[in-house]
Amino acid sequence: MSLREIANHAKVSTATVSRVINGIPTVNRNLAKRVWKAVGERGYSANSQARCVVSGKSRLFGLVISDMRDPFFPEIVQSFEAAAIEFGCETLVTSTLHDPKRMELSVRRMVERRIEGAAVLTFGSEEVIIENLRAQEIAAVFVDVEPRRSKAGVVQIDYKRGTRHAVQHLAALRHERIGYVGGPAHSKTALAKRSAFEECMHEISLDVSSELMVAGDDTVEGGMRALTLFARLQDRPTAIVCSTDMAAVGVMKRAHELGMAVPQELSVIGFDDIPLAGFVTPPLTTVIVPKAELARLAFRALICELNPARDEIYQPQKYLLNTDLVLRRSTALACLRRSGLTDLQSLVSNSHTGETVT
Amino acid sequence: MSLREIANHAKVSTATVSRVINGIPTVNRNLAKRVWKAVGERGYSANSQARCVVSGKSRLFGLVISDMRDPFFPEIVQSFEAAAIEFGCETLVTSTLHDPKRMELSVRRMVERRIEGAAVLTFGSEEVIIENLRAQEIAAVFVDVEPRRSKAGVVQIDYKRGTRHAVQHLAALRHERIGYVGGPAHSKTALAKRSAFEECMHEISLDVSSELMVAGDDTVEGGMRALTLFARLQDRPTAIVCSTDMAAVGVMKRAHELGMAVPQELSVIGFDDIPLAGFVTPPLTTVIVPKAELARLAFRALICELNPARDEIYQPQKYLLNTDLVLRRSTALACLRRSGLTDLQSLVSNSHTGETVT
DNA sequence: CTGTTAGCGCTTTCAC
DNA sequence: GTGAAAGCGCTAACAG
Repeated sequence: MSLREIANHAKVSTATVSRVINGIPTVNRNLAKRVWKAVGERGYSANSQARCVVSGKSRLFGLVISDMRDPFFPEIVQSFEAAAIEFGCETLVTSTLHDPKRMELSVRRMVERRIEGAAVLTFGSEEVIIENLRAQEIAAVFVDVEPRRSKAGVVQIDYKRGTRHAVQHLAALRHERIGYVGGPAHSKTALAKRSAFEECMHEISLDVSSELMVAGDDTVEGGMRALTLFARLQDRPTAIVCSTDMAAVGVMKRAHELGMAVPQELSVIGFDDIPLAGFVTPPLTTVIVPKAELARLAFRALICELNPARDEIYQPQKYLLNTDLVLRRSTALACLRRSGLTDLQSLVSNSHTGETVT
Repeated sequence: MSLREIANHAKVSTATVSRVINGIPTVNRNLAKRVWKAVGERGYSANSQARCVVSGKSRLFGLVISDMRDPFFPEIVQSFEAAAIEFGCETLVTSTLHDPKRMELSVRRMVERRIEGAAVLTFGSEEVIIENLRAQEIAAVFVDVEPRRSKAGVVQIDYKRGTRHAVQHLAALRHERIGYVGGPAHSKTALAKRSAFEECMHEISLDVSSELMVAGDDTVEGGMRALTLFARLQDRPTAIVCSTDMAAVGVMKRAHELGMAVPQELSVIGFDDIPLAGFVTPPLTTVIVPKAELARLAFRALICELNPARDEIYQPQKYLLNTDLVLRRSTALACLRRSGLTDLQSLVSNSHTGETVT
């Protein structure tokens, strides 16, 4: 099942078979027909490994994520793969699990397979990856982090915009004491989201007292712990913005355990819009990160890094990904306890209908 | 950055470099040291593509799933990749999305990359995959389906065992009218699960009237539709077994909308134990399918197909994967409305504590 | 133990 | 337009 075999059976040279297979138009119609016939009969399929050796292009791309099991990623992986397929490329996915050893191994494996470039979506703990990728001078696209080097684009997510919608939505519902559950302190992504929140609060002159800012870890358990903290406060928040949906789910779960009704007594907003967000009770109002678009953008950016526009001094490309709020049922009018009204006020029904604003 | 370059710098032949890189022990210590030094200085990394061409082994495996976004798969993908890494192999993942066109393309792509074998986990709609894989005589391991051909192992999931636990658990809670929400009618997996349910019911002489058997589609929406049907019944079931957690989530969601309390008025059991199952309200009692083990098993089975024991006539290997029930909070004592007791009885609290039986 | 050499399956000049 | 031949980076005989 090699080129040679097909050549023999079609009574042509290997060069001709190669040309036919690759659709080079300067081949005699008859010869081409004979070749295709032989290919069909023998069930021949080109060996891309061999092709890669001679062409020097592997048509292979790496996709580095932190954890497949994080519901944020599956759609991204799917869409990245789809984008790659469109370009006739294959994807090598790997999870770092935040483990430096694994990261190093991942990069080494990808380098040995001669990937042409890699997209890195680890959301905080990518130092080792960046280091190794740079050492090998592999084209890369990072999400969120901005590594100053050549052949490295960056896709940034517009945390500000979505967060602003979230904060203003809460303000419109008369919330003033708004708590924030952030991600791990060391993560740049978490920092960026938190800054966005603070700025959006300042924009409309709302307080961000430090007792209302807690650092979580983007897990359900972290969200639960965060709400436990808030619940102990003298003056509790009436609404909570979370840096991830997982944290928001945890917040809601703990609220349920403590008998705090969401959204009547506590409004909750998440971030990411993972599928789970639509299934919890009540369905979670959250900030959409367009994951399919993110993946497509990352792949295209990679392609662009690889084929830089001629006649221009290289400059790492930068992309900004839009975000938006989707209204579901986890937010409602503030219960206004602080204004001296009784808890009965908390029965005020949700003011909106759960339509999607996208 | 080729072997030759390293050879020049270390003043040895390419053969020696190759031997050193591959850890062949019959090499002079000094030469080896020189080679490793050059390798380190130049940052050399072997080109596996070239290796594959000469060795004929790609160390690449395919993993065919139906949809990355189905929460059943991420852990499997992760664990399969981990198993492959242990063997120094790489994984090419692809989603069929139940689309024959995509399946054919997937197989073709994998064949061109010269995968050594593939694991197929599409749970019903694998005909095209099987056909294409067989045509190329690629070693394969299937989950659930049993394609009679050589070089094809099969991993079966013990649906019976987990389902029996589920049914008997419900029976112990005095449930007698138990509904079943199955998967798509055309799916072999769905059929196997359904048969398991029916047999388990018969084992303990419980009725499976046809009005209590509905075919869903393993989605939340399907589960919702199923409960709508059940709710219309004169004599409603007091408990429902679902063929997947997603369906169970839908059942619970619709129950919530209809004001039926789970578990007080309706007990629900799922299947798969996807992460979501632990996060819904109430947490879902479900049948565990050990996904990490499934992935490891599938990979090892693949390896075994590739290195068949000598001196034995080939026989496709068959593996059985255990299942078990995990008790959470979606089941409770039957409300016994049929016995003439009032609805107040439905407030009887859940009889167990949510411990995990694994 | 080491180097020379052939060749894996393919693409790509370069003559014809 | 087509084929002969060189060569991609590597491994594996084989000779020494």
